[in-house]
Amino acid sequence: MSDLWGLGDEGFDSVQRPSPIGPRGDAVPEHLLEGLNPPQREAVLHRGPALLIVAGAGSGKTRVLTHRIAGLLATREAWPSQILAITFTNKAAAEMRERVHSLIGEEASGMWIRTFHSACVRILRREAEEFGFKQSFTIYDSGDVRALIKRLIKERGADIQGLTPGGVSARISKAKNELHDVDSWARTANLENPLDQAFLELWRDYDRELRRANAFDFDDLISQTVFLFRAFPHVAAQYRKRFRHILVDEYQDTNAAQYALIRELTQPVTRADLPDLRSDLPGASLTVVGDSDQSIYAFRGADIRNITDFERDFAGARAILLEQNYRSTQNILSAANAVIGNNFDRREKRLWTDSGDGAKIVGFTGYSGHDEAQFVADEIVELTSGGMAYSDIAVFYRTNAQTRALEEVLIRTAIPYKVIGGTKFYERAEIKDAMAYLITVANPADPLSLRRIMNVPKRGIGPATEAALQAFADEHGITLRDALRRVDEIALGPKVAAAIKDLAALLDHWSERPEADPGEVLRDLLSRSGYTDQLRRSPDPQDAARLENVEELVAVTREYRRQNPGGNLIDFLTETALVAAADELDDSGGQVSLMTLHTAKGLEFDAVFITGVEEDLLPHRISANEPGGPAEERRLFYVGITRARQRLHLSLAMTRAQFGEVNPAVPSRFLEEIPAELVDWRTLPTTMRPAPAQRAVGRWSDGPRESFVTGFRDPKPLPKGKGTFANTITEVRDNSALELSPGDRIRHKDFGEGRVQAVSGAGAKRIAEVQFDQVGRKRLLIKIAPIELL
DNA sequence: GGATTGGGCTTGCTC
DNA sequence: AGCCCAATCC
Repeated sequence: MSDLWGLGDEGFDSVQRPSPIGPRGDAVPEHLLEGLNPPQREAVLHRGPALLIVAGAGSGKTRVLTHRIAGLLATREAWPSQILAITFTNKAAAEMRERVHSLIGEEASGMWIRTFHSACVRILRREAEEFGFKQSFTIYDSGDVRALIKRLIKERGADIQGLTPGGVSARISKAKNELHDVDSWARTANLENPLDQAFLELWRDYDRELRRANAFDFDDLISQTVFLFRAFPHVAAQYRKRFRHILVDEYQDTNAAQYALIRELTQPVTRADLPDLRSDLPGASLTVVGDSDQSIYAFRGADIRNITDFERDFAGARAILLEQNYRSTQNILSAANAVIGNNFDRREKRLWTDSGDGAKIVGFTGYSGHDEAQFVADEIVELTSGGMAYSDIAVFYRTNAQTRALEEVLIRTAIPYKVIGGTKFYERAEIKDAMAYLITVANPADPLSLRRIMNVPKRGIGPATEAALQAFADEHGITLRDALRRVDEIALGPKVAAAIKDLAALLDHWSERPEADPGEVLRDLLSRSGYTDQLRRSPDPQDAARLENVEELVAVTREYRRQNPGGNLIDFLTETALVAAADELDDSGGQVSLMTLHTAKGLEFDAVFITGVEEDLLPHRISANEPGGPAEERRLFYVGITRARQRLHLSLAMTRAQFGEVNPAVPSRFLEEIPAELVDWRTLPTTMRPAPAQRAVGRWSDGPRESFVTGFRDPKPLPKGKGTFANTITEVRDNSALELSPGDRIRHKDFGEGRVQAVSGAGAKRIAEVQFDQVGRKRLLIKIAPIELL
């Protein structure tokens, strides 16, 4: 992805070239149509103002998209520079670029194949000066945003009103995704409400601080681009004129701001806006690809109506349905179809394949999250000893917290793995420190990163000194960074003043050299600031690891420069700000991939494990109270299932550790939706029904499926359904009354006989530690363990 | 000014 | 169980 970022103007001049659109040139070459099924072929060939490709999972949409682009170029209907393709991740962008390249060679360079965010950054940098930003703006990540809002809340004393950084930032983000700005939001808000009033003021503060810091947050990147286009029609017109073919992948996950951006870009170009135009131009041709069954980003503002209403929205739109799946076995697809069929408000679509049933889905129920993880590890050993590569295997989970047990067991089993996303490299404190040095250099207006490093390593610049500097800056209307430079004018101790002067000189030295090699800048900053020395001298073994991480970052910057000759500091910072979790995937890694179900979208693996298929986890507890929540959770499960090519494993546990507590877990309702004959249960899920006291709370209200986890402790059998194991439910167990003490002999349904070593915990959470004669030591939650006293 | 400690909160997903 | 923050102590 060497040329994805930066300010290079490569290809932009070609806007001035005459458009090759007109009477169609040559026919699309046959090699671009080879091996395509009829709807795929049509999706490649169709020409018109708007095209919707409804692409079921694994139906070859990337192939269709790349061939469509290649076709446009090969027939000379478009120059590369007239193509804008929006993908969901940088990795997908790089892949698409490569594939188009391999189809038609050199002619492919000059296209914009980018994510929404990266395309918008590029536009904003180019036009920054036009609307009052400096080109060197930096991007605040969610951590930065929280830190800033936290400070603002404190300053206003708004915390007493119950406003939290997380809450406020989520609300601002949501509003920006809906394309509101402070003023438009204010007009719709009820300002009688003091909470809304306080929020509004915070938002105003926040935007002002961002602007002062010459920074944007993630959501700004999209919405500000839209505002820019609306405020400056002649700027918008340039891009409209340039991009004649716009293609958007994962369209089901676009939000209002992204939709508006697409709308803006596909408007006709008029001579009123661009006087040197010979005649008005129609809007760009728009192709969107998506699958409403895979819409899983509502929490980020994704609006499923963008895709469901597409044909009504864009005049002359044509829709093409791709249902043949080239990825998975029929068993996996049947399970996926059955599950998603339970979402009622969808356009019917059934995936099929002609490649055979394949292996049955494997199901497993562990006694604990650890036990479940052990199953995953055992199966991976089994699969790899059968010749499968580690890199063809993935383990999915709903929440990042589930990685702990998995990692522990994988390490013990010596299985190489990589956690994709989660606690990211760039979130480590020492990496953030190092990055803050770089940001301070690149964007001197930003006080946030300066504050972070001002006293790291220790220079004796404490809160009091910082406050004095800030006061001086406010008094003179200058930035904090400028105040550093004028430290002589502030009454401070000679030692502190000298330290500040040194720091200011170091930062200024590199700020004056914006085109320097980022790796060199970083290395010098870390060494001359004393940062590396401090870590090196520390007796703390953790600091040795931190030092390694920082050195790793230096290596990353060096590698960046190697891949992007001439790439400057701003380019590097932009790239790192916009990396997505899925970008971390490295096929050559030879490692099992661990990731959330969300991160898994768009990927595929020979063998897939979906873990924690339990109520309250999948579907997640919080989704129960959200409109459309349970349906979205089902789509998430569907996305997970359809990632698998050959083997699918579904696992759950009977107890789940959470917040350091162990709680009983209930099998997910989604399991019941899979036809029983598709699943080979190694260990059947048992239905543990909640105690009467819990019955009324937290029950799901998603259609008629309540029976499965009903709160009634009714001794009658559960209503029989087509359920997977409704008719094979083992005994309803409740050992609450069972009293165990060390020395007791017990018998366990699966582990055989053993002796109780210790009992801990109280009430429903009592745990017995048992030495079993055959299988060794186990911890059991007494309430639900299948045991009897001998 | 800086280190240590204890309490409260968290874990829902992400560009 | 871990992280963050405030209070407390040096």
